[in-house]
Amino acid sequence: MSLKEELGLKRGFNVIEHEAVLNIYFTASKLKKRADEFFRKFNVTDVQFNVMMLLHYQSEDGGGLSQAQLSKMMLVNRANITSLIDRMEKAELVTRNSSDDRRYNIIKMTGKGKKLFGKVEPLYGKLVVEKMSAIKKGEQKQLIAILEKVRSY
Amino acid sequence: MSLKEELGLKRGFNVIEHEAVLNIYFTASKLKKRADEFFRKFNVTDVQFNVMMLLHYQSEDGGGLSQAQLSKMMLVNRANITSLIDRMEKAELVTRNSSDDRRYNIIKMTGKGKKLFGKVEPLYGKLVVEKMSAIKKGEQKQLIAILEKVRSY
DNA sequence: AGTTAACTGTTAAGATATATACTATTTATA
DNA sequence: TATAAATAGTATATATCTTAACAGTTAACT
Repeated sequence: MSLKEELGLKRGFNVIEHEAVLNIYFTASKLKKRADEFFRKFNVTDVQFNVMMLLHYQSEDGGGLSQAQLSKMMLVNRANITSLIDRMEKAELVTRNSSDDRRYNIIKMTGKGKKLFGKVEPLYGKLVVEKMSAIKKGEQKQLIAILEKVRSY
Repeated sequence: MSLKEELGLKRGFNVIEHEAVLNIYFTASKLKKRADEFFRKFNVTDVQFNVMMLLHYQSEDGGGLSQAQLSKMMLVNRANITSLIDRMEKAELVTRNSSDDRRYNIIKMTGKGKKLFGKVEPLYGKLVVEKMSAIKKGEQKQLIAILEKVRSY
């Protein structure tokens, strides 16, 4: 089903450029919603899981990341990280630790966080692979290349 | 610049499927932010402008749309439309009107809303065209086709 | 007619996002 | 060294989004 049919749109947006932008928006929106549904079964949100993923894969020797680093990696405003980490601290998924540079906090996963991540991550990986099996490997590469151009233009 | 470089990611997400999903997310996120920046110059948010766009292009003879219709077209929960329309009513961009079926509200643009839309829409169109000129028409068609598959899978 | 089911909009609680302004700290520079 | 600039995190106000529960209206069905 085309995007227009799906949304019940009857006319307008008939310029191809608009359609491309709309497609990016709505596809991302749907993927995000499906991912969030998945994560909520484990009592985390998609954004919170994103933090855990970054702490797992992106911190040097598991040494943690600062809020500013998380902010950059997630394309999210610094201010938003504060409350996000507040909630994750409350849920005992991460801790704030002081560093040499006293402007920084170092965010690390707790044991509980690591355990949850270890359980959920492989399942999520399967979900992504399944979802993307809708298109061939070649198309995936094309998609990545095209979006890269759009994004960095 | 590749997505990984841009975000300062050092490893992980190295499976192509993950990259494709990440690319969709982040491209959409960037486009959304850029659009929102643009609209805020005119004291509307991107979501509010989306409502106006639908009221302009999608309502029968300018007869307005119900909140449920807007909800479906925007892939947004009904509950969210309530507060969205509240704010737009307050800003005098739209009005709620009663209908024969007393379950429905009919949302219409005010004169002020129409005037603003007439001013902003062509400028936004230019922005989209410019943004999408990063890729060729053929690539735009490919993009649309590929995302359509991913979305409806 | 009367009951049930479906639909619309609202409300409430909570999460995520923005911008702006502020404090504290560190770095750069005159 | 002293001042200015940059950086990190927080506080606040506002917007958007989710789910769940609820009330009123309409449609379907016995």
